[in-house]
This record gives sequence, structure tokens and C-alpha cells, in this order.
Amino acid sequence: MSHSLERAEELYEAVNQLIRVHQFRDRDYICCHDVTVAQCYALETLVKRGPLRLQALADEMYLDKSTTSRVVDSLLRKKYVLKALDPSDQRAVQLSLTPSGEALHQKIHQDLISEEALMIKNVAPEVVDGALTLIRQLTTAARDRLGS
Amino acid sequence: MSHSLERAEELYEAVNQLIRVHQFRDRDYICCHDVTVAQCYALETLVKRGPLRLQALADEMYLDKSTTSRVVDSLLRKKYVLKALDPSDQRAVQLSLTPSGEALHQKIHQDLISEEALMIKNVAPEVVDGALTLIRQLTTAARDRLGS
DNA sequence: CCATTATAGTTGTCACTAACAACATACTTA
DNA sequence: TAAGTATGTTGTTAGTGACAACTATAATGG
Repeated sequence: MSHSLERAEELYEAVNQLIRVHQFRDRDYICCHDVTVAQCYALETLVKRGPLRLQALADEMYLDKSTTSRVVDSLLRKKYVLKALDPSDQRAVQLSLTPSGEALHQKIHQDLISEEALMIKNVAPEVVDGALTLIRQLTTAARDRLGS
Repeated sequence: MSHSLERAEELYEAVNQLIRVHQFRDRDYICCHDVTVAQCYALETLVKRGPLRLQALADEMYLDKSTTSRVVDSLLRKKYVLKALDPSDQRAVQLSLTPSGEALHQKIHQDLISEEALMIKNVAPEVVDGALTLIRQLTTAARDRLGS
């Protein structure tokens, strides 16, 4: 039991460090592209999860709908996102990327992936594969825990 | 080469998800304790890296010194941090925790560790140990990359 | 079928986050 | 000692994030 707490502590530290470094990198690599980190994450989510309603987007991003509404606003102003009415529900909106939104996302995504590739270029492939599995497992565990 | 890019892409996704979930959890578990996430991170850094100058603290946190100065201000107002002059340099300050800062940090830290323990209670110990090594390796790789 | 209740988004407000620039002060070195 | 450099603080601006109050639309139930 005390062993499992030690493990928890070490994992907490390690994940924290990883998060800091990634956040810092994101600030560097995203913000020079006309969008902020949060805006970029919204773009990413819309790319991955297809057209979404506002509340659904907020859920995916773990944010309040009001916060999300404002992030989307900024993307609308910059013409990276399109807001269409849902024909089946006059209250709801369908959010999707414009072509220039797609293009921007593509560009940023590619930059970030290249950077990630450089970061792991000296790490053995098996090591990366292992980390992948485990990080996903941890994410699932955390998500389950929060959902409860 | 294309393989390594795929790996980079998957890793990027996986880490991103992990970051979201952890951020969400932090908002929940830290902010009910009289400090924000950033303030808590400053406390943690001061605990781990001992008394620090402002610029050193900013470096550890990957933040600008002005941002850090304000985070520290809020902690000074709440009496969780102590600011002492550096005798060897009248410009510099030595930042450290007050007893109540120590106590608060201890409490939050324990909460977070317990939560982390619950998250991994269904993950095999070897798996956690593996993740730990790999996450650290990735952090180091990322840090080296940014430092350059 | 209308009144109640619930849901989708928006807006007001407040505190915090974060950077950049300009500044005062103190150290350093040429 | 003058010029340059480093340490922190403050002004400013934009963005983040939550909560509550609000409008408008849908769904339900009596």
C-alpha cells in the first residue's frame, strides 16, 4: 500500500514535468501562427471529432460552455470556424472548420509533429511504443476516475 | 522515416489527452484549497527546489519573471510565501514558504497523490514503473530540445 | 394545448494567466 | 566613474476560465 503511494507520487511528478515542458513548447510553437493554444485545441478537436455542437465541443475540451463560446467567437472572427444552425433544433449550432481553418490546423499540426519527432529522435522506437500504451492507459484511468 | 513521424503523431495525441485530463483534475482538486493551479505550482517548485530567487523560480516554471512576480505577490498576500532580501545582492530576493505555506502544500500534495493512486489502482505496478521511466525519458528529450 | 420544465448558447462579471515593454535600482566592468 | 548588465516591479493588453443570469427553443405532462 505504501508502495503504491510512492508510485503514485513519482508518477505525479513525472507527468507534471512532462506537462510543463509540453505547455511551454505549445506556447512557443502555436502562438506564432495567429491563434492561441486554446484556440488551436478547439481547431484540433473539431478536426478530430467532426462538426460539433457547442456543448459537445466544451465537453471534449473539459471546459465550460461559456468559455468555449468565447474561444469559438475568436475563431469565427478570424474566419477559421463556421457556425451553422442545426435544422433539427433551432437552439443548436453546428461548428466546423472553414478551408482556411483546415489549412491553418494542418500547418500547425505538422509543425508540432515535426517538433515531437525531433524530440524523440534519440529515443528507441520500442521505448516510444511502450510509453504510448502506458500514457493511454493512464489517460483512460484518469478519465474513468473523473467521470464517476 | 515515415514510421517515426507516425509515432510522433501518436505520441503527440496521447500526451495531449493526458494533459487535458490532468489539467481538468488539477482545476478540481487544487482550486478548492485557496490557491490556483499556478500558485500551487509555485509552492511545489519552492518546496522541491528550495529557496529561490524570482528569476530562478520563473525559469523553473517556464514563465516570464513578470508573471511569476505576480503569482508570488498573491502568495505573499496570503502569507504562504516569505520574501527575504539576499544579503549578497540588494536587488535579489530569496523566496521560501512560510509554515502555513508548507502546510497547505502538504495538504494539496497529499490530496493529489491520493487521487493519482486511485487512478492507477487498476493498472499493474510493472506497467506504472514502465510508464514512469518512459515519461521521464520523454521529458528529458523535450527539455533538451527546447534548451537548444 | 398550454404551463412547466429542461436544454442550447450568449453575455456580464470577476479573478487569474501570460507576455512584452518600460522602469527603478543595484551590481559589474571597462 | 561611466556604460552596460542583471534583478524585480509595474503598466498594459489579450486571453483563460468559471459561475450566474438571461434569451430562445424544445420537450413533457396535466
